Amino acid sequence: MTTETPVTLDRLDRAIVALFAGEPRIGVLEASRRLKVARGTVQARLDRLERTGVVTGWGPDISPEAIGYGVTAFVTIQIAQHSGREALTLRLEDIPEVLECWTITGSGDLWCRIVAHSNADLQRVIDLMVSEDRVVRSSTLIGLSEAIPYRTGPLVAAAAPTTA
Amino acid sequence: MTTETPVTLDRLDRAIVALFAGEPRIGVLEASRRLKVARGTVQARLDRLERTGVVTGWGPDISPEAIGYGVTAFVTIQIAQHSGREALTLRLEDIPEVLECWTITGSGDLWCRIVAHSNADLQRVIDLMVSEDRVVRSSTLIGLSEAIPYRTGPLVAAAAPTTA
DNA sequence: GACAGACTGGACAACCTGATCAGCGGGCGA
DNA sequence: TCGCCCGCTGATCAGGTTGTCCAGTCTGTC
Repeated sequence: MTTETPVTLDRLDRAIVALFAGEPRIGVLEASRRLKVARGTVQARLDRLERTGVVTGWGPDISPEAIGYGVTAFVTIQIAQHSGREALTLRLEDIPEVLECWTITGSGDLWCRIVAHSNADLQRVIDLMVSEDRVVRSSTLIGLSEAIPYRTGPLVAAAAPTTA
Repeated sequence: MTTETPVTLDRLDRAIVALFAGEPRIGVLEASRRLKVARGTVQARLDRLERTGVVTGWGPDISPEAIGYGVTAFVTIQIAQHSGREALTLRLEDIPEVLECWTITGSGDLWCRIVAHSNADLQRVIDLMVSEDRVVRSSTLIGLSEAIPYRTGPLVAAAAPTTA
């Protein structure tokens, strides 16, 4: 089930990722000093990490909550058999409050993460999403608290397949 | 249901966020040129965005898939009433494959996003998670394809509460 | 009408980046 | 075992960028 050819990260790669994850504004030079390697090495590693798709971006992380979207919910949508999931996805893309969407196991099901200003506003967003014939059923779970905020640090640290 | 006091982003804030989201390595000076404002302005805005928690980080975005975790799954865990959800969360934190965890509506339920090397490996991860008395039941949905990758761009663009 | 806050445009020194180089060493195949 | 390839080192260079000031101007508010 694994896709592509996985990249193997060595100790230095992981240290670089961890370092930049902790202090993103650090800069290549300072990183090389901390890690006690040549600046060119850090640069080369970062280039490789981006080229191989391990690092997909350096964009600012936005907190929806901070800009007024304090409610997070998870919506599972069941679609009428074989009806255009594509089309529905395109519609969902047009809804800004839909932050993420996966197709999942089950007959034509979609899973989405959405945000809203309030519980009342959540209703509006959900209505937007499911107001279509192809949507057979939908169920919503409201996120109460983020027990473990999204992270990849531990995963990277653990990604030591063969050697150290 | 909204929390804290939401920050209002004006046109310039949104332009800055959008610009850096698209080209993170751009730098403050270049951004100020593109946006036709003084460099100090961009700097001040970015400072404010970070101070107010709108921008929570600039860390490298890691692709779990690229480092061999090609399977994503969503696990809902039901806990025995009132038994230590805290304790379970602490345990989940120790599992690197658990990328994210929320408490959700429902009697003591947790929702987690996890990754694994393969479907077989997924079983291992789930076993790690649910091997505890307090876990009454768990259900797993496997993510097949990322129809809409996580995004906040449209949300930021839409966050124009009052004025433009 | 005065004030606080924000933006501008400019200046400065210090620093960092991207690019390049020769030299060195380990790992690998011949 | 030898030789090659590749990656790391430490260094240089010019150019650009950052952090940090400043005075002047503008706008909305009390």
